[in-house]
Amino acid sequence: MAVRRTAGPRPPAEDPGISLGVLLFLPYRHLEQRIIDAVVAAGYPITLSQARVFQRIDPAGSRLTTLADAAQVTKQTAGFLVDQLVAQGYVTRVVDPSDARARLVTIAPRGRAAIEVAGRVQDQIEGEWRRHLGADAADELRSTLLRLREITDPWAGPPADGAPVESD
Amino acid sequence: MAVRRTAGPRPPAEDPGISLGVLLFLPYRHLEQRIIDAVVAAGYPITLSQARVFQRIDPAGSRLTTLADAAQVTKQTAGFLVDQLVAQGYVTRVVDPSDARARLVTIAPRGRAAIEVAGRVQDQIEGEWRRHLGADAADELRSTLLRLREITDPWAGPPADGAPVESD
DNA sequence: CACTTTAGTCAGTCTCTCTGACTAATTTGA
DNA sequence: TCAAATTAGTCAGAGAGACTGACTAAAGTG
Repeated sequence: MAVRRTAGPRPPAEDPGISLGVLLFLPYRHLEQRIIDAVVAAGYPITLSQARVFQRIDPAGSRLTTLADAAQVTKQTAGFLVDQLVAQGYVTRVVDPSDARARLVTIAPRGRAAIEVAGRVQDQIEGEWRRHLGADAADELRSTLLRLREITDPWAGPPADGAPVESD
Repeated sequence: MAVRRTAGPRPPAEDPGISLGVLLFLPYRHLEQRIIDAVVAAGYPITLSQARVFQRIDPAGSRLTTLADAAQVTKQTAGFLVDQLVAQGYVTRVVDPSDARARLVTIAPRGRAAIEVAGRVQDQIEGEWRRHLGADAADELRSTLLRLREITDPWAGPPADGAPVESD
């Protein structure tokens, strides 16, 4: 966990002692919370845990185990959350034509509608950030974070699982 | 929640469709997990939830309500976690001399020892990041995140506008 | 001194997450 | 070829953590 070493009341914004961990976490939480709030307000109730799995679903469909790895939860937990997403109509499970043991979690129309709302809010927030930081700094932030991902994210991206077929 | 819009198989590392939210979250989680792992391995067992409250404790002591606000949990949850930190010897509760209703959660010697370990691991990880990104990009990342904090952290900025301060 | 606010606790519930054990399909290799 | 090992996913049970609501006690307010 990120560590704070300065004493006394809240340090000013330019405090060099604030940890990178907290600095990464603050905008993340801000973005996440605003998007969830907007999606829920638009009539698509979803919890943080559900959303953290949902956002990892590849548009072409993802296997449960893949989702579990990406979201860093057990497959049981991922299954529990996907069950809820299915019950709420955001996703469907289809058999994987290439492997009868597996099924692909795919995004349903209602899920796509929720993503639409989330995307608009996300664009708006990123626009606010860009206006605050300036276009150059915003571009640099993204490219630096992409490079940071190379050494902090063991998971390289969703595999292509093949053409989905309806199952339940 | 952050949204991903690109379809198809494994996107390349420079995939422009990966959201800033995820890009912020990945290194954060990496840092947090490695620090926790190291602290636990050093003989200071602590959970993620406990650590998220613990790291918000001001060296001069913090009230439960302040901690709850900072960690964005209810005061009941904060109290539950502080009870555990007390039981494990990381913190103590002392009466607040200025208000008999309140008590200050203060860091005990064992808590300071755990912070010591966390600080060393944090420095090491930030060093790895700096070597990977280069010193210029690493400096720029920190300064950009500090500026981003101005508009994403309700507790950042001038302490004049009612920013919460310990022991008010 | 009543009234309101603030700090914190108690009780109960629900969500999330885990471990362990299991079924079924696929892959491996002797 | 087919038994063994691996992989995808489910079922069952338990624990941690987070919430709401109701409460006590101390402080501030007019």
